[in-house]
Amino acid sequence: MGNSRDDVLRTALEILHRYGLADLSMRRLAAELGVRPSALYWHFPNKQSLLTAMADEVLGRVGPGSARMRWDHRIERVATDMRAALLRVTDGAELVSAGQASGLSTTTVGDYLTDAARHGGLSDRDANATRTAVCQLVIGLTMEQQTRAQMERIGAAEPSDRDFDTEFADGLALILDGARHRRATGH
Amino acid sequence: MGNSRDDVLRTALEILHRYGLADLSMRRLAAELGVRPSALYWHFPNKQSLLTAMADEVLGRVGPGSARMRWDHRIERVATDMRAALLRVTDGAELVSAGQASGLSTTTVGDYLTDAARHGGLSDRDANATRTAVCQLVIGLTMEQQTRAQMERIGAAEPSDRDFDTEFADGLALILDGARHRRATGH
DNA sequence: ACCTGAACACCGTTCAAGT
DNA sequence: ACCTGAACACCGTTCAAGT
Repeated sequence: MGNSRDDVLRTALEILHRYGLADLSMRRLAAELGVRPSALYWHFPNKQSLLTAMADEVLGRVGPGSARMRWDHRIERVATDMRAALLRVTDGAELVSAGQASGLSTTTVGDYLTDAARHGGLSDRDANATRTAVCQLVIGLTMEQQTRAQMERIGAAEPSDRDFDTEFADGLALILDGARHRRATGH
Repeated sequence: MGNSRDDVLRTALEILHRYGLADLSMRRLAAELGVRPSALYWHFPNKQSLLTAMADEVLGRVGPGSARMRWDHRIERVATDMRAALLRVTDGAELVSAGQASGLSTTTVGDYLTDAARHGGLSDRDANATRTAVCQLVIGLTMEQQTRAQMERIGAAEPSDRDFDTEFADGLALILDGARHRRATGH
């Protein structure tokens, strides 16, 4: 009985969650599946495409938010959900960051943000700026948090006293203030 | 005649600029210096510390901006200089992102942003939120731009029509609107 | 102060061939 | 449809020993 593409993907996510991104090698993944490394290349053309599929899986459960909410609350909700999704998996932010940078990820969650801003009355340009600022904040700050956590676990850094949840909330509130101001002034 | 720590650092930056981060291996760096890989470990305890030193070098030329400028113009200036510094070297943003995430980088440029915001009358908390939002935008968006450029160079992606300079300017303007609003309302 | 030699324990990827 | 076998061209790091 052979493995399906989905078996590979699921096992990869398990390794990621248990041991982190640095320990997710094609060779180790193959071993976990009871198969030779070369077998993986029947399911995915290369490691990058596997990582992209994993990133899409991690962000896949983030919803668009309710259209009945106020537009700014909706952005807040999507951003918070996105952050929670990244935090749910070890090194989730780094994974998504790599996928985003490579441009291969289908980042529907970014579109949710743009849509919410546009429904709030922002121009296309302002809506896009909001999306960009929010996405970079979520991914970048969460990546810092998870990398820090990983280093503390190894003992390569002493525990810091930073409160990432508050830093995130403050940064998001600042951006939303900017977005509301843009809406008020027309453009 | 032996190599100094500075020779190693300078050669590493040359390789980075000419071939990108993926091609910067300890073995290749050693070859370029005419030395065995193990020799590098006399100068740096490991690769990560070399990368951190490189990141500090890349951001080292970014100044604090003039204290005589308006606070928001000053933030704009520092952020723009930072972006320019990252763009000056191949994969500069990814390098700095890794250093920042690891927490080993001495990121004085972040302090310039916080200081400027505080001088503008923002609370410590708002000043910090401004710094966070700006830093994540600069690093994240520039990383996207450079990764995309690298992939187009290899032929792994067709040229996109995105205008990163405009995206950056718009995102920064939005954040600064938020910061100015915070100042006006007191907190 | 700076480097060699030799080793250890790994990587991603290709491709003909097998079932 | 899915996998093996074997190979290619690499990695970072350690450590005793050399000059």
